[in-house]
Amino acid sequence: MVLRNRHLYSLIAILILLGVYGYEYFLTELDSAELVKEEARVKTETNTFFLPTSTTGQIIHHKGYSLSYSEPHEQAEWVAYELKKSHLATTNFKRPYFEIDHAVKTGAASWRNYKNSGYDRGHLVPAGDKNYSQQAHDETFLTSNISPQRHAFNAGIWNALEQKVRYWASKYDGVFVVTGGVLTSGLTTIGTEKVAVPDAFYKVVFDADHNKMIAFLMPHKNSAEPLYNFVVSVDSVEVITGIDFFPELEDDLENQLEATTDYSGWSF
DNA sequence: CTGCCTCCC
DNA sequence: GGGAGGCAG
Repeated sequence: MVLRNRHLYSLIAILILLGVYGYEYFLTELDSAELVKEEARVKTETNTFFLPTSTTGQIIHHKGYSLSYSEPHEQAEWVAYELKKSHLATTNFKRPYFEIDHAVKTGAASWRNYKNSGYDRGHLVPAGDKNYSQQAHDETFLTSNISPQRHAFNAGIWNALEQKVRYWASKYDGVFVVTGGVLTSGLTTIGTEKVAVPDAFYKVVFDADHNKMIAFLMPHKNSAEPLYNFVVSVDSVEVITGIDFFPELEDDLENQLEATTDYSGWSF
């Protein structure tokens, strides 16, 4: 009788242990799934999805975009952000003043470098892409987000390209965008801090939902040519900038997307 | 020198 | 999408 009870108690103990461990295992599985989601959420919020590599080692994350700052050129070598369809808005926020980006540890350029220089303070992340909130809009007026641009270029073909990207964001339900000037050595500079004036600007657009990519390389002058005349392969932009775009993509896919100059999948 | 305002294309 | 001049602190 005593022996039988012992067996019974052992059995109960084993069942309890199984139950406890099983429940903990369940919780652990739940935790790891939640953790993945949490990481994805944080990455999305800090724009660490699909960031290019930095040749300068100074990547800065703002709420609405990230950038890699080049101290020698006193501007970003790239800015990167996701332009969601839900971001598109026609709100007209009051235009703020340009502010020095204090997140840049080496000191971002002052906007006064541009004063009387003959060049526009050209947005890299367009304010027009951030009209969904006052904060996101104002954040584009940091000096880490501007580059000296000829007014005719900025207001001309470059503006046309920015509008085309917004059209694509709407048509294809969101795109990832990377933009910058081609920062080489020996460029003309403006202001006391010697902000470099790029000879060309590039823009890379990735439609992750439909797996297609397109890149533009534009000489720093206005043009009446159609936008698709400036399409180049992403690979060629990587060669002249030293930047690796979308390194997180699976290699075969990345190689395929970045080698092409075929823009037939993009509606102009 | 920097921040801000007003008027301008 | 931007610029210039001017004024106060």
